[in-house]
Amino acid sequence: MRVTREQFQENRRRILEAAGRLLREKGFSAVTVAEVMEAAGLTHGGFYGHFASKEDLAAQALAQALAPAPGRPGAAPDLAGFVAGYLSAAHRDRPGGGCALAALGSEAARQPAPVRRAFTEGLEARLARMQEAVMPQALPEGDRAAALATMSGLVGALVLARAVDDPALSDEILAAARAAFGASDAS
Amino acid sequence: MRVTREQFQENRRRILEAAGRLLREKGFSAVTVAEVMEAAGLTHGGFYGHFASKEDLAAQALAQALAPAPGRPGAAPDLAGFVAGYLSAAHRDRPGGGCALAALGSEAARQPAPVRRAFTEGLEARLARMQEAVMPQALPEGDRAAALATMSGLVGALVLARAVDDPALSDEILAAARAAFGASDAS
DNA sequence: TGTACATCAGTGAACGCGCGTTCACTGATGTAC
DNA sequence: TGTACATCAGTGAACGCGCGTTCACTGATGTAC
Repeated sequence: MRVTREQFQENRRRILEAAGRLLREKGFSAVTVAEVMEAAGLTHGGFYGHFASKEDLAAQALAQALAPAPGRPGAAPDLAGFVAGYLSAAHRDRPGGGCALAALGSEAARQPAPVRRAFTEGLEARLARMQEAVMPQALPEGDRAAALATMSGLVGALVLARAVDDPALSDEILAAARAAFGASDAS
Repeated sequence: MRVTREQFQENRRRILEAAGRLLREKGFSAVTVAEVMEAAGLTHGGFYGHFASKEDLAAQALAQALAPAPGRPGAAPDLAGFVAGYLSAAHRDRPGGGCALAALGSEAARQPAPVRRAFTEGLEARLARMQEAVMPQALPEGDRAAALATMSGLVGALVLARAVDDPALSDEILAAARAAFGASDAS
């Protein structure tokens, strides 16, 4: 059942989108090729017409998940707004559409080279956006270091808030991080 | 080949120790029962005489890995020393003996209940130690929030420094986090 | 203390199952004329 | 524009392999006398 070239591209897009969501929800090793294909509305056999391997898919899906959203080009909010959204209960509870750095961070270190490459480029891209949107007036070097430290704090807080099984403690972690990283560095 | 009761306990201890190291090095899903048993000097068949399941082993090994080292009871260093050690290249490059929160953080959120319980209790224990050793004079509430935020920053920085495939960027992350979390909150 | 027997920790083969990957086939698409 | 054929995206069965778990067996330990 051959499909249109546009349909082929659309199918590929859907596979990448499903993989990006499932990877963030379940992690690299728990996601199966068949599961991704089913979520994209296809059967598993056709997978290798789109990607060379599961590893290839993971690298490309991660790169796409970490790329800046094409909808709102340079319209990043201020630091306080960004941090509030990042450290919100909604973000914590919906990892599938959230930050891939936090969802896959500790697993990414053990992934094959292409995946780590995508992770690194994604981090750099996010960092650049954070710098320009959040602290446009400060010195370049201090700026970048501050952005790195803040991003570390955000990622760590989200990782811990998700891992913990006590809801009160989870909320407490988010609140403490909001207070520490939300309004202290800027203004 | 029955063994002494002491040997049995010693074998169990070795299994837990090997599991704790391998879990931090390879993650929950990549570690196999046979691999843990081999690292402990045994064969895989005897595993279920010690633990109910792989999940049971993971929970107990994580609990042990996060428990305070019995060697030095209350002798925690100051904040600067602790942060310097935590955010060192040596810690980054030897995850097997390092902090399990950073090594397993994003994977822990998807683990079964006993594992998440162990993670949570381990975090609370580390938090208590950090508070008493590092900021003994401050107010209790602000203390705990500050400790939570600092721990988030440390965990996040270590996660990112390990995941990234660019050594210079990795060092840069550690340095930025040392500067931000090392001496600013205390003193 | 010595002996006979029951216990049981460890061994290694085997079982099921799931997953990544392959492959022969199908039938709609795209193209040459 | 219409027709014949080549292409090739998707299907679903099948293959290998690895892993968690089970089990019959072994032989040293522990215990009852």
